[in-house]
Amino acid sequence: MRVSNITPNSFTFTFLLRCFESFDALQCGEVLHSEILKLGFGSSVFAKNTLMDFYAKCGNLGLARKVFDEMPERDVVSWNTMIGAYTIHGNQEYAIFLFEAMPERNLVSWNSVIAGLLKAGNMELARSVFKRMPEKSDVSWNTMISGYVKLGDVENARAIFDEMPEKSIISWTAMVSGYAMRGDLQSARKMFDRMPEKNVVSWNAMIAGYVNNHMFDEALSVFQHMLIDGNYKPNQTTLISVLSACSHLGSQEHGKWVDSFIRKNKFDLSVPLGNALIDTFAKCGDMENAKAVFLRMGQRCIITWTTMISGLAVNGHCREAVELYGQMSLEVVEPDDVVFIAVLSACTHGGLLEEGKRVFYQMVNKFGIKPRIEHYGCMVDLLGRAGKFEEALSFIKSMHLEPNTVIWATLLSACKTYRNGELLESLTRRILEQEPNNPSYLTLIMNLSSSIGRWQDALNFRVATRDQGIVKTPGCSSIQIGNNVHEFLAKDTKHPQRKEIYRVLGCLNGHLKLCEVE
DNA sequence: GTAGGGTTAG
Repeated sequence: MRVSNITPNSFTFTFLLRCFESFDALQCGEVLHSEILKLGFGSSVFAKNTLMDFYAKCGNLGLARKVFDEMPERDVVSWNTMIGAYTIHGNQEYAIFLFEAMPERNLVSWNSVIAGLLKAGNMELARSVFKRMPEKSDVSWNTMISGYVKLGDVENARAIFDEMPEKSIISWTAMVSGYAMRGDLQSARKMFDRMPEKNVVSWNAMIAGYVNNHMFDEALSVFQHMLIDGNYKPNQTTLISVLSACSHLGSQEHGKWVDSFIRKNKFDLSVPLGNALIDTFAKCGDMENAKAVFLRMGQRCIITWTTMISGLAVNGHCREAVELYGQMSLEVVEPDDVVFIAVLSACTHGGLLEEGKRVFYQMVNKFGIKPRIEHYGCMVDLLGRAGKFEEALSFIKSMHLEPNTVIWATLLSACKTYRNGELLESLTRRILEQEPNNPSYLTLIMNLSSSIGRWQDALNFRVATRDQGIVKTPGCSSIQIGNNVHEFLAKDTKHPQRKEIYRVLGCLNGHLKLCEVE
């Protein structure tokens, strides 16, 4: 461990602990701990505080508490660190207990305990502790504001904000995201525009606010204003939000722009940033650039693999997606339930029945992941599309979850290809029992009935749904060409170039029919 | 050079 003759001191260790913290390297921490004890640095309160914080941030409250209990003497930071640890892990009772037991308190102690109370949803007590404070700092006020905001109580947040004598950037930003969280983008924008000064985080809050409320054009426009202003430098968070907007808009141009921005400004391609970039390119159908980013990334996490696998799947590279899963198994990445949804849906889209069965088996038996209804859905889809109705039905019987309507509707869709009228009837009955008024299912049943020649059934359904006033929310797709985003609905008649579009669609359909025959 | 407040990807 030691490579030089210089003896490490307590600062060396605390610094190392800080470094390990970012990697969640609990084991390294334990090695360091024993080293600290051996060398006799354990007596320093400073070193112990850092160690305690390290254990807490690694999620091991027990070890943190052990260090705290065994300390021969403690300062106020030791107490605050332990209170903070309990707060982060939602262990509010212990936090309060320590707070009451402290020999002396400073502002941080009060603020931590208030933050914890708000996190636990205990507004009454938080407010009364806040009132009891001998003196307040801006952090105390901001803790109250952000606490209320996180609970979705913007009115009380605003009341504290208005009462606050000297508001800081943080107070304003908290209010911006508070209004945004509630979907009130007008008030959020008003706050944002009225801010006496801004920083990157405030811009980020505004951009993320628009993105979270699906106002992607507005998000990009705020980002543009930020660049035009020239006083602020976007950071990783900014770019991740902007990329999220790009991916929802399918805006390849913006995605490429962010990619080159990252290169030009020598941004570190961090895991979350790389993930967002991959997602954007994949949603734009640009798998070449997605792959390039994937390969450029120095580190990857499970989200990276999931994004890449599902990107390949939705763009039709289903085999490649399954192969990538194989590659993932070779690395030290622990798969989770979400990545298996991506892999299984790749199998479904590609009709890869055997691979799908194998992957499902591995998920359950090798990785011990309990299937969710989505996993079951993929398997039913896979079996149904392969025409294995018997197997699908017995698979559904073997599920440890109650089959929902989605499962039945998935199987139902498969009846179209195989013209299985009998199954269609029994599935229809089941679905209508469970969800008689869901317009999506009614439309599905109607279309299926007519597609296999049961015109009378289809007609009956249409009349029944119309009489009941059931209207299906139309699905909408969009594409960006140049700077314009074009939106399309089913049977759309509004687009200026509709004639050409329908002509091309007709052509495509013809080609597809030919493929089917072959 | 240890503790508390605003922004982030499947």
